[in-house]
Amino acid sequence: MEQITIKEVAKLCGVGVSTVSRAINNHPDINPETKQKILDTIREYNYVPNNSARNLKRTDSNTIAVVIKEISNSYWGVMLHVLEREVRDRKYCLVLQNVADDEDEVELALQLEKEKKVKGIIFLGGMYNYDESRLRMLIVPYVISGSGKTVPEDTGTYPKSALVTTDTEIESQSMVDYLCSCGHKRIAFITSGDEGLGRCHLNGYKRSLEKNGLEYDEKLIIRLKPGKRIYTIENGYNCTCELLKSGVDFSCIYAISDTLAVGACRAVIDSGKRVPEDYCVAGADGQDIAEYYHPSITTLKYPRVEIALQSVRTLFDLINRKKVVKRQILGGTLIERESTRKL
Amino acid sequence: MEQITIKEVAKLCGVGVSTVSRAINNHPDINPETKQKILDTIREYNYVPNNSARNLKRTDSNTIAVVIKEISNSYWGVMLHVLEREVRDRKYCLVLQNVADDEDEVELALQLEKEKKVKGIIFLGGMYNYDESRLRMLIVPYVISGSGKTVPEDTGTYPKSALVTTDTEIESQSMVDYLCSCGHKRIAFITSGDEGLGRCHLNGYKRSLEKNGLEYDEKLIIRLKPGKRIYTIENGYNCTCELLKSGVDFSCIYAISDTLAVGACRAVIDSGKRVPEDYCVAGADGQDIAEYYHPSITTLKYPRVEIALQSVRTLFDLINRKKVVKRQILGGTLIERESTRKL
DNA sequence: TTGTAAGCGTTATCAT
DNA sequence: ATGATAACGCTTACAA
Repeated sequence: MEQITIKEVAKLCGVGVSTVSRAINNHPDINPETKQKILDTIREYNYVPNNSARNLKRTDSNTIAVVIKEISNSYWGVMLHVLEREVRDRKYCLVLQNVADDEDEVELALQLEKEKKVKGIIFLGGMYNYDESRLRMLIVPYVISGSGKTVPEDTGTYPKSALVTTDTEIESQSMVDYLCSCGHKRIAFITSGDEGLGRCHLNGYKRSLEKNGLEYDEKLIIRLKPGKRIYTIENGYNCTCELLKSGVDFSCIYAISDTLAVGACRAVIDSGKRVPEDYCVAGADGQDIAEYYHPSITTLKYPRVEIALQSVRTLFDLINRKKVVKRQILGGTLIERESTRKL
Repeated sequence: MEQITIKEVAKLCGVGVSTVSRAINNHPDINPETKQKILDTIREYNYVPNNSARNLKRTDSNTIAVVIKEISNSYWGVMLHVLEREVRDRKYCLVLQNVADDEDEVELALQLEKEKKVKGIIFLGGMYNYDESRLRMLIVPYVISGSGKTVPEDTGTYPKSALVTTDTEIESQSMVDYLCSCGHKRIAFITSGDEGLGRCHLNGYKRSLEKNGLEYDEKLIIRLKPGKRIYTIENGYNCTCELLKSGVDFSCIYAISDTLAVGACRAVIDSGKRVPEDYCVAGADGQDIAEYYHPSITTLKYPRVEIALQSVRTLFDLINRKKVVKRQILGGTLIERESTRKL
């Protein structure tokens, strides 16, 4: 079974290749009968146009790329779903590009641009320590979504990029503020040890302590080793177990993701203590599980669907050379649930 | 900032295009100095080869495609992670193709084959009601992984496809057997309303009831509407709430995914009842949350990592024309946890 | 309405 | 070791 080409279809139908091309691409100037015959033949012989050849020739490809830092993270679930739907509604294709922990998202994006002639790119996750000079080499418009702190300024006539995200530092600060307001003086903090997201969260944590006149104690900070799959329940569980065993004094645990918080809750429960009576637990990011866990978990609900929606809209605005808001910072919502209480 | 081509690089360096090509592709027959100079120029001008042109010319592309039914499902998380790593270790690239609920995975695979010249395909999810004649049109080897019931027989000299999965029907049957052995006579069943996976689970459920001499009652069956995002906690929660309100008599709920089971647990808890004292709950698929939920949830642990690993291995065996086991059915493990008890 | 032919940016086969 | 040049499969002027 060999790959059949447009030439052979043309021969089969006794027409020229351009006629076949016209049939495929719904050009108007073609005899309906000829077109039908060609389409039938295509179906019969299972001809599929070679997209490499198409892309080589075409200037546009109607493809949007989503570049995701660690796609296996359950956090992206809904967002992916929304992006997929929105892009399809606009009759575009979506290609997903995973970025492993040790890969550079900008380099991958640069590749994609050439390779797939994508019309636009959405970055999901990462984008904290990117090389701006490399990023500027991107010709197509892009949106940094649900992560990152900033985008490069525009230099050309049209805006080329935008940021749609939450402000991690401020959000985390507000959570710690809340926990302080509950009367906690010693808040254990489970964060990522990297210099990107983890650093932002930590800054928020520190700022809040300072504001609330509390002392910062390095012993309360648990830094998850950067490496693959940080945001797992298991990780939250294990480090909380160690924390509990260590004998360090604290009354509350704040984890920067809900999955980590779930692990923390279970670790507390398994140690024979109760949440929130013995230890309070708070998470962040607002995944479903925080709402349905028992006890339900106090969290910062990030507007993930909104971010996804707005990212797509903004990207298409960029593509269509409309004016856009360069930096959209969407606020999260602190949701008090059963896992925390006033002391 | 225009896209620079190989021709311009050649001109810039005062060499022919083939020399540049040799430099890029690490061909041996090139003067190291020339090569260095070319590489420097490439770096300076940020030249990225056009992959469409490359793929057009090349016969191989070193790309593996993973075609996933509903990528937003958290179930795929680890598997995606493993696949990504394994494929990278073998110096191949991975492209992810989402299949929406209303799309046909085989058609998309056919497209991918042409478009990206992929060397092999792994199907994740779906593949229950595929059109075998279309599937046979795939030229590259493929593995149906973690889903599906069967693969087409081989016709050529070399095997072209394989199946690596669990037997849903048998697994579900064993879970219901277990629940019966606990003394449950009326087991509510939350399943997917589709004719694929949902049907397999239901068959297992029915078979078990029959075997255990219990009556099948349609009122106990909750069929989730096919449509997007079936396996959400929220879905499990909502339908359990309705079930509880309906007044139908039952002592146990079995849901075909752990996320659904989590929702069921919370619904029971919110109704003022306890798990497992008032209602037992069992899930299936073995996601982390089942282990860490409170109460932890009895489930069927599918060997997801094993399936992913074995799928990659098998795919590369197919690619390298080695003999493979056509149908690898890996068994799940029933894990008794806190959410069920003997009556 | 249709066919012919010139690219698109590569790689590979020849010569040199 | 290097440079022309012919594909690769398609789209699109341009001609007919």
